[in-house]
Amino acid sequence: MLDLSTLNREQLEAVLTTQGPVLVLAGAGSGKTRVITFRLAYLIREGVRAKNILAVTFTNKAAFEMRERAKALAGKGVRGATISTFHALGSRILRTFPEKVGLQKGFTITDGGEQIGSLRRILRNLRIDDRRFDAGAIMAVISQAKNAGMDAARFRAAGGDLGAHHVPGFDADKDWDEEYRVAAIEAYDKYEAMLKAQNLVDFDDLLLLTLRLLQDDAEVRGALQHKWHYLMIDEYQDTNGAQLELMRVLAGAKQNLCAVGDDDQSIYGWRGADITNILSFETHFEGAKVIKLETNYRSTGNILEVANAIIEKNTDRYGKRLRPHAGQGDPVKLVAMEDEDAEAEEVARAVLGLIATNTKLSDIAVLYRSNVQSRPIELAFRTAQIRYRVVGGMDLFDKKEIKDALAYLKYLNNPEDEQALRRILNYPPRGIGDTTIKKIDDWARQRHMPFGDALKHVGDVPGIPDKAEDAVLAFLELITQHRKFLKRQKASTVAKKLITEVGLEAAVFASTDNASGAARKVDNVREIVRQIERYEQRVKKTAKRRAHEEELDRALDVDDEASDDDDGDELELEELIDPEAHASLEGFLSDLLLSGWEDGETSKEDRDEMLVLSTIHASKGLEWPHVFLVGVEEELLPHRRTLAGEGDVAEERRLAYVAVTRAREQLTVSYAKSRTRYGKIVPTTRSRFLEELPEEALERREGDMRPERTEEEKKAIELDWRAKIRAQLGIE
DNA sequence: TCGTGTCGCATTTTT
DNA sequence: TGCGACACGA
Repeated sequence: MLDLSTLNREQLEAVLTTQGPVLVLAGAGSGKTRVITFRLAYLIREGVRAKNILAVTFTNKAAFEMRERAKALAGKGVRGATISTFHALGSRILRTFPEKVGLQKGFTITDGGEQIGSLRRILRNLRIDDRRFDAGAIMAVISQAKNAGMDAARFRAAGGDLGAHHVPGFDADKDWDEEYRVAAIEAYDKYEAMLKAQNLVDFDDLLLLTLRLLQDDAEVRGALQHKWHYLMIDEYQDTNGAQLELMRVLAGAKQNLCAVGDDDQSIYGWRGADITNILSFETHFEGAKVIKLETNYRSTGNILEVANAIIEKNTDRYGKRLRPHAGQGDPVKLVAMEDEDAEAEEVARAVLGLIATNTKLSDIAVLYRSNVQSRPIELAFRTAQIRYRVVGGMDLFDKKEIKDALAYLKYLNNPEDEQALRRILNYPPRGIGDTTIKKIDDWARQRHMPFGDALKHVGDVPGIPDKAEDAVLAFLELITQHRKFLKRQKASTVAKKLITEVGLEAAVFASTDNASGAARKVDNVREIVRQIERYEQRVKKTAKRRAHEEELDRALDVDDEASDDDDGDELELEELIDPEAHASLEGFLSDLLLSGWEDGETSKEDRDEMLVLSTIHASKGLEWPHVFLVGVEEELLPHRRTLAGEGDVAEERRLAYVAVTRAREQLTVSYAKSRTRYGKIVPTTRSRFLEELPEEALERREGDMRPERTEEEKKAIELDWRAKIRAQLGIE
């Protein structure tokens, strides 16, 4: 039930301020989620109709949690509120009006990896040397432009200038020269044309195209402004330019917009998030009220002292100081170890100690800056037989075998999808080589014909060997046949059939020499089919539930529409609520790309007995009683690339702040005095963030009391190690 | 056309 | 060190 007396004064103010623009600056552990869900429930209790509320988050998990928790507070009244991620919202709006932005019904979403390959091809066609111009870097620029709300035309008009936006991957001063600009402008144009021709959108388009639709189409804009009277945005510090504009347009004249976030936890600047969105909230939304939540209900006093000390060195922030609600607690441990293996072993030892005092493994986490750092920890944990799971890390969609399997499904679903087609045309190898593809490609370009159509005419293309021609035709026939199957059979069945037919599993198996790795990869491929099955069940269940609810409403005579105003005018907005009437391959692909992998393998019980290893980024929003933060060294945190001038050291500081504030009771920060990097042992320097911590909150351990080593000493140590290794290997 | 070797190069990744 | 991209030979 909704009991407002359980909120503190600031929280209550945030919940009760329902009119006009509000920014809730929620420090780490200050009860942010409670405020959001209470506010949502409060609006409904005050008689606001759920369907007039829009709440956006960044992750599906956050959206799901918000819905569940609000439901617990306000009951079924929450039903009908739009609670969605930015991207899913964009996807729904675009799927409702695809033709208005030049898309066709059933467009598909491409994911990261495919785009770079296409861009490389575009660069080649533009006769831009794709060696000198890194396709990945240009892709990053295009993405940043989209994130900033610039389409290709505007990017060109701006002369390829992203303004203040930081571009990861290269040094703006050094690399972003005139030639690069010209290349990026041309590439952006062609890239857009390529997507459109294939009826594709990328993730950024889900925001950008939606924004453009709302800006250009008064009818749609009016309808949506009319539908949503109350807007809420979570993790506001992570929004980019396109998202800001999107919300600004949706807020319309009413300006009933509540943004919740923490400028000190802005750690996605490298990905296009614009911290000035939160810092300039009062400029963007006139008359905005700013409410700070500074009471921390999560961590002990000592942990907060460390956190405050780290973040206070940053300028350009609203300025908050976390106040402890709990007691002072144990001191924060600062541990120096010889190298990363010693550090890992030390963590393992400490974990065993915690287990001995009945600490649950799920109450412990090990956090680090970059994924590679998990390796030594994993080894130590395996030796110590500590069960763990690695979160974050390599995206499943980045794995080759998964991309291959998905490409088959994508091409099956969308015949225009040339990216997918090229990926699978000769994989598994079926005798269609690069030369053949090149010939068809050239032939197609002469005729301004899409590559996919040209395939059908391989017989007319000169110089194609009979064998290759037959292979192409057989491939096309196979796909056509399975497209037909799709009309009468379940997607999962057809997918399974196709994957077997082309021998994908066998190819995956054969391409890996390590047996367990091969098994894992094959299992990844099978998992795709399982995911489709799961999706089909989910859709069935939802349909059933919805039918049940409708029946219930009819029986109770709750007529939602009777007293209704003319929502939506002439525009059909119903689809916005649920675009998926039945399970389809299209629905699955869209779902999968927007919501990610559903992990059915590890059960909840299993998770309870596993310790989490995570990057700091992936740990945001989570908390554990015991946290180990490892590798707090210069060049790791802050990261080397940042120090090289590509990023923002302030963001690294925020990262350290996020890491520290994940801990509830005990925090152990450690660093190694030397570390193997790219196969070489190098001496390290402990992080600058450790230099100004309040001594009274700390407990130092091991040889870290000694003064920092001089350069000479470091050199001597390195020489010594080299000698040792040479001796070990028995070389001169 | 496909398999093997060598070279070069290494963040973070909500969607 | 360890993986992926590319070049070359069978």
